[in-house]
Amino acid sequence: MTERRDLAAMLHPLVKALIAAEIRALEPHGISMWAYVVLSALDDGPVRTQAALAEAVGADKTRIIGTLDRLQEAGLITREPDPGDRRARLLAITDAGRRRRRAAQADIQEGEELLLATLSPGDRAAFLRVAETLANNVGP
Amino acid sequence: MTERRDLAAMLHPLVKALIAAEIRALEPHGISMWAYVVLSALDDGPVRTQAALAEAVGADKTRIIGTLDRLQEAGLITREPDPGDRRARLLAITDAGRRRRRAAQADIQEGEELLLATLSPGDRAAFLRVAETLANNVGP
DNA sequence: CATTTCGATAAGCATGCGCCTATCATCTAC
DNA sequence: GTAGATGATAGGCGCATGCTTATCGAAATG
Repeated sequence: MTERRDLAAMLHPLVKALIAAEIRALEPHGISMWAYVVLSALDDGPVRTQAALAEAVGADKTRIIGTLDRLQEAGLITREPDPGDRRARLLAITDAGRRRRRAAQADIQEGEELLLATLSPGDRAAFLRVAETLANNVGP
Repeated sequence: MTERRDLAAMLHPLVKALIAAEIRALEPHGISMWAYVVLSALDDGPVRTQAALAEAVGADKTRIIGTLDRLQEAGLITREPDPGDRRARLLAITDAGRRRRRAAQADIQEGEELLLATLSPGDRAAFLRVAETLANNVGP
């Protein structure tokens, strides 16, 4: 009935190319993929535990420790013990971190625009809308 | 200006979920991801060298050897020395391979339809069309 | 208070992959 | 022919990742 290729077969190369471009765009800003993902997550609001952050960004909780160390050292995030429960660390982005994240995001989206520019305005809007919808459908 | 999340951030989780679902769908058919990708590539037409196949499926040429071994052993592909250049191996899918691939693809797409079913017909069509377009834009 | 639970951290192990090298057979060019 | 290029294959190295365990400080529970 359906005459089409598999979704994964179409989207996987696309995502690989997007990620490669993203890594290239991130390099001048001196932050890694994971660092950027963490900054983005914290830009949406602070997080009470590192486990929650790891869960939110889809990473192993033992994996992001080094990333947090480097971000903190660079002054892009703060990581203070929760006064209410001193086992937990309150994670928040700093103003410098926010600026860094916004600048990096601008470069990333600039690159993505080159791809999207080939689409008709209608297709472009529909694609972004659907991508957002589907991403939310599988995530939570 | 552009008020949206990064494309990669939206599509990556989606692709991960699609691939996980694909692996699950493939299991009853007794073939791996790479085997399915190889079968799909050969279903579109035979290939003269393994290096060309590896290139086509985006894999390392030393990585697919084991996959080809198993596919050949299972009778799903043929791998014969090219009479014209006996260094090269002519790769082709067998009828059994084609049946296996078609059956697996049907299961995979059935799962994908569950996701796409939440979309309006217009959005669904636009999304598939754009995904195909973008995949072709980054691939070659 | 003593036991148990929980969060962060470090360390170890297995996996899968990209990359690089070596080997062997074959083909091509001179 | 002889030298160099090409294809398949095997093996090893390094990296990133997921998963598991151990430790330690701090809470919570009884």
